[in-house]
Amino acid sequence: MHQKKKLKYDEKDPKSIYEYAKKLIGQSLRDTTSAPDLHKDSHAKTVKGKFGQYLEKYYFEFENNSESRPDFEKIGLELKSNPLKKLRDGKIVAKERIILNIIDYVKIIEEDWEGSHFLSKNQFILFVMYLYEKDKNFLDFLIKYVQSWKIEGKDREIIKQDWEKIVKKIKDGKAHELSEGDTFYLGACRKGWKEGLRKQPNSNIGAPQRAFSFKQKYVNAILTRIKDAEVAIKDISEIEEEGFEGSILNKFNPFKRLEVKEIEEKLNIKLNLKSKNYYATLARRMLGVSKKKIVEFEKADVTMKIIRLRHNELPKESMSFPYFKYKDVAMQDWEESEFHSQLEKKFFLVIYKMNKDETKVRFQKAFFWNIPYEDLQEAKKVWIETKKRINDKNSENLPKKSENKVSHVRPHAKDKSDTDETPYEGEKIKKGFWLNNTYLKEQIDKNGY
DNA sequence: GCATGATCATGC
DNA sequence: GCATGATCATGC
Repeated sequence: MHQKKKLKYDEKDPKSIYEYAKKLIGQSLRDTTSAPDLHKDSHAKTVKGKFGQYLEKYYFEFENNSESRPDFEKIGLELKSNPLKKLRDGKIVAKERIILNIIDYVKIIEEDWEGSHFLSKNQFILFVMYLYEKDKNFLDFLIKYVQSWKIEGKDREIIKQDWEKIVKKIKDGKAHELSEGDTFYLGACRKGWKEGLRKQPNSNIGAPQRAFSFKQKYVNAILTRIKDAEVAIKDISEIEEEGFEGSILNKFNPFKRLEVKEIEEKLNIKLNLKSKNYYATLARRMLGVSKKKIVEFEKADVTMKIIRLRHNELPKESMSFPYFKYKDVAMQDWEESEFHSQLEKKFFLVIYKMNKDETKVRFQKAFFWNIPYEDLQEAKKVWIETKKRINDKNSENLPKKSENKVSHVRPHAKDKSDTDETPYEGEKIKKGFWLNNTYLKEQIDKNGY
């Protein structure tokens, strides 16, 4: 009897599968597997479908691939790889529709949507999207996106209606009349010709074989959503067990006290240290997110902020907020002000700490934070004083850090010429509200561990 | 070393 | 082209 191979991931654990799958991003099959290059001399187009097969066989090491059950059977997750292409203007789009399961005309008329074979196989998909290039060997195609996907929400309703429309046509004995134009997201596209025509129920006319597919436009819609948003929490069980806050915070545990270089190594990534968003990017990567937006934070309107502490525990910088329009402040009430609404939000603070000569930086802790009520009142004082001075034609002299323990006003502009009009004193350099670094220190000391 | 002024880098 | 988050520079 042959020995079952030990997999590099836990096939019962979605998290483990994602983590393993995500390592594909930015790499090719040649980089990530020891797949034999049997097609050295042939162009990619002659090996259609090979990418998916190789991905399953050499990366995920599937034992055997059952046609009708999801690939990661134990958790009902289907693996789908699909090609992207680059347009002349550089934009990346889906190269083609995504083919799903073949439609069994005879069996499908007995199914209902919720119990359908289609849904059981495709409602939970792990997409591996790679960049197809005409003259490249498929082993060298660059993998751009790896993301799980559920048929849910509005999409699910539309897909359900599409599915029902297709099934109704088959029930009516019109399988031979099916067309992709019948539906919106889910199409019934032709697949294969050599098989000849298939039998259909309720009619003697043979019908060409068809498969369900996500239409190209719909694949692009999926792609767009994958591009600008990614989830940190991969599985509902995490939230159930640890709570929302806990499941986010736990993601940082493995990195506590590590130096940034060590974190990069641990994550097997290489970031540009010189980039100004280096620490923010690193924080997102610790959360398992490689894109700019974090879905959970977007939905909950959580603002992530990075703070670097000096050796003496004092934040190197105060925290900036967007510049204000002098006239807005002059006219508005505190309650309707921008600064007020910004401070009402929940923050997610990621704290790094530098060594004495500031050559090394370690991740220290991360925590959710919102401003305590008393401190919001302090910020209110600063805002009201700012309003007063602008209206008193004294907008050169706005509240300094020494005037309030929580907040102050400072320039926030591109350069001296980047100005905004004051009510009475003409153009002045753009300014914004800041939270004092000394105040932040106090809050950091109180929160997290 | 700190407070404040000034500006950079990125992404939309 | 500009807003935004972040960081640098200067002067006391």
